[in-house]
Amino acid sequence: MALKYSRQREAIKEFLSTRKDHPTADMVYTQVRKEFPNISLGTVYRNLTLLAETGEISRINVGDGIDHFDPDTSEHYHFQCKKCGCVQDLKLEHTGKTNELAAMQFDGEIMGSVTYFYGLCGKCKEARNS
Amino acid sequence: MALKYSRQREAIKEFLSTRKDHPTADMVYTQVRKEFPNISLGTVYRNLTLLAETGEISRINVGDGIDHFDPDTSEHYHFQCKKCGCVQDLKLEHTGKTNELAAMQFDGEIMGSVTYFYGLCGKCKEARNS
DNA sequence: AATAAAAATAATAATCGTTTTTATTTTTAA
DNA sequence: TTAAAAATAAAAACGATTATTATTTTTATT
Repeated sequence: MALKYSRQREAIKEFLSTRKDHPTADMVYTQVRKEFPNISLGTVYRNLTLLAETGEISRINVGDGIDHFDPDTSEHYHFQCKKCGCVQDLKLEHTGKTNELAAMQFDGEIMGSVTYFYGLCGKCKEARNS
Repeated sequence: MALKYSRQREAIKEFLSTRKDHPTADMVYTQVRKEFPNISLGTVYRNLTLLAETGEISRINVGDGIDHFDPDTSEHYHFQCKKCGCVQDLKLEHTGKTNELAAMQFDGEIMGSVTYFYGLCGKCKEARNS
């Protein structure tokens, strides 16, 4: 094993485990800096990548060009609000059948797929109708 | 109408219409520059955005952090090879049912969704098995 | 406990895709 | 033909992320 303990990595993982809002690297940085004022943004990025590689967290893409991170590594869908940018989990069972479907008529090898949803979150929808 | 004709925009659209490989802005720039040696990268970006907004082309995200562009604006799925990065169309009918499904148990408004596939393309799969 | 190699860090610069700015040139309607 | 509106080229700026480097931590071994 070539992975050594680090207080910073633990703090990052600990912070993330408390969040359901799918923070970006910068949001993690801002928060963890309260406990480690000298932590570097590079350290945050490196550890988030490390944690994602070992499968302890997952990196998610919702099409805004910024990586978000999720302590819940089970397969599930995400939604991003086009107005406020918030990212939420969707209560929709992940089918997984899509991979097999796509394998038809394809000469390569499908390893996986990504699906995300977008629209207006509850709050922004409410705000618009008032 | 606030959209004026431009030779550059026509050249960009014309070039894109000949391609099935989903070029990036930079690929468009490199090619169109053969006809317009002084065209600026900013002009390419602005016109691709303009064409995507008017629905003449579509902007696609395959999770590599780079926007690709497609002259085919019909809804269909894309695949990207993790090895060589090529982007291909998938012959898989777009269901569209997913939006409705997601609307269940959600207090906001789902406007749409994006799905893309990844893995090894035919060539890279072949190369690996030899 | 002392040591030394391996890994992690902070600080910073660099990179990459993309957007913005600005002064100039094209387009187009009058 | 003229003048306003939009488009352009060139360049700087931007934001997210990665790479570099010298220093500090961790950890296995004396």
